[in-house]
Parts: sequence; structure tokens; C-alpha cells
Amino acid sequence: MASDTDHPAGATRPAPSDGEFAAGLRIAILRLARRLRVERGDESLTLSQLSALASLEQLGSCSPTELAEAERVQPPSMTRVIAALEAHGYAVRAPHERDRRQAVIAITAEGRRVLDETRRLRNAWIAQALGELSAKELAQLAAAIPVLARLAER
Amino acid sequence: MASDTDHPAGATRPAPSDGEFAAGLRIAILRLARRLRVERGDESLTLSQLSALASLEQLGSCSPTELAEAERVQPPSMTRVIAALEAHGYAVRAPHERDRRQAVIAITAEGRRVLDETRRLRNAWIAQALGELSAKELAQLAAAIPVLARLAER
DNA sequence: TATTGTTATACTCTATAACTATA
DNA sequence: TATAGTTATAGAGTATAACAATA
Repeated sequence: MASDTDHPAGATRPAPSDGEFAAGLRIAILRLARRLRVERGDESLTLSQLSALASLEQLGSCSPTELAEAERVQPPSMTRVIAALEAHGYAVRAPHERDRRQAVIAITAEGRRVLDETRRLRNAWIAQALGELSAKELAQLAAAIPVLARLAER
Repeated sequence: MASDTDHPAGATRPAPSDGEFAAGLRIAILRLARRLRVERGDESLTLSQLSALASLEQLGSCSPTELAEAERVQPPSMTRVIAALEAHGYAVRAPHERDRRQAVIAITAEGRRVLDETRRLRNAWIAQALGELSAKELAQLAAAIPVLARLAER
């Protein structure tokens, strides 16, 4: 892929070999994920729960399976996340109208509140870190976020 | 999005609010980390072990504490990683010459070989995913990697 | 007493396999 | 039989607290 060539005059060039490129990305992601997992606010929502709650807010009411698919995890993993959200009162479960095998999950008002509040609290670390980046670095990061998201979707 | 455009010359500010920016980054990192953790080669090195072995190669001989610091984990976590690397024959432990409290860890030839091989194997998924990105997206990603790395160092 | 490292323990996150209830 | 979901179980990854050996 791409490695070779191109971008003669092209500015940024991803020069390094595919292997180095991928290795660098892999390590950077691993380490950042470690940091983000640890730097959690105190609202008692873990990173996975927060992510699922955010997906739930976006999707609106949905089934556990749909939520699992949105988060790209297996259903049993989502079962536990939903149970935690329910226990906190951030999500509710209702029976599906016609198909009694299915459950319908929805975010609660309290869930929305916590989502907003946690976003603020939890971003403290990242905001501070971002603050130490140059404008150029910030722009580079901003440009890369959608690319990272696309990569994660594959 | 690719919209970019951005910052003609001045390059200031990555438009979205800090909160959205941070939230987007957080979620993208979480999901990519999930994928990378799962898509491991078959050399039986886990992502954390691979990362530690790469640091060990870079640092040369060092103490467990130094390696833990390089990886930004606590010493007890590194103890387990080192034990796994040792069990596989990818690292060796020797007593420190003067201070008998310390241990000196070093990568073995076999460790180097596995590191190279695993890098290739393990990058299969990511290389394929990268292959579907445009040259522009690749360049954006490449530009962001050192920024992500800096962020993780904080 | 201070430092280096390990052991004991626990929690998060995730998976696969097997099971239940419903269709 | 097929589908939606849960329970049981396991393993990776990490942390804190308590301990041992050495300085």
C-alpha cells in the first residue's frame, strides 16, 4: 500500500514503511487507551459504560444486540454493561411490544444528565493535555480523528 | 469528513468545542484499541507484551522499574509481563552487578526475531485497513501519530 | 529507613460456550 | 429449528496494598 512513492512535493508524506507505520500507530493507540481508561471522572461510569451510554443516546431506544453491534462487542459483553447502566438508573429496559424475546433499552433523563456531566469531568485530563499542543498539532489531530474512527469501523 | 479546509494560514483552532473534540478522540481511541487488541497475530505475544518487548529492544538492558516507566504502567503490572516474556525465552533476567536488589532485563536474539516476525504478522489487519484509506487520509494519519504519542506521554 | 521488586488480591473488559425463552 | 438474550467461565490487563530483600 501506499508506502512507496508518491507525494513528491507532497508535504507530509507517510514515508515510513508499512510495518513501522502500523507499529507506531498500534503503540500510540495502546498507550493512549491506557491513559484514557485510567483518567476517569468520578461519576463511577467506566469508559466502556460511558461509550455504550453515548451510543444509546445516539441510537435512541434499541435492543441489546443492536447496542452490541454499535459498540462492536459481543452480546454477552453488552449484557453486563447494560446491567451496570440499569443499576445506576441511567438506562431502562422494557419488553418489546410484539416479540417477547427482545428487550428495548432506553436512556433515562438521569442518564443524559450524567452523560453531559461526565463528559465535562472526564475531559479534564484530555483538555489539559490538548492545551499543551501547538495549534498545528491540534489541527493534525482533528484531521485524524475521523480517519481513526473509520479505521475502527473496519 | 475530510472536510478539513481549515485554517488557511493562521491555523488556529480545531473548530469543534473542546468537549466534542475530546469525546470524539476518546471514543475513537477506545474502539481502535479494542480492535487492535483482538487482532493479534498468532505468535502468542499479547499486545502489552509486544509493546513491552519493543520498549526493551529500544532501551537495551534495563531494570523492571525502568521498563514499567517506559510503558507507563505500575511495577507489579510489569512483573507479570516480564515473567511472560521470560517464559517464552524472549527476555532474560540477570542480577545487577553492584546492587543486588535490582534485576537487569534484556531482550534475547529470539526476542528480536519474534518482534520482527510479529510486527509483520500482526500488521496484516491494520495494513489491510490502511489500504482502504485514501492517500490524503494516510497522510493525515501519519501526521497525527507523533501527536498521539506525545499525548500519551503526558 | 528507603528502595527494588514480588506476591496477593481485586476489578474492568472482553470473549466463547452453553443454556433459556420465545418465535 | 432459529433467534434474542443471559449465565457460566476464562483470560488479558491493570491497579493498590502488603511483603521481602537489600542498601
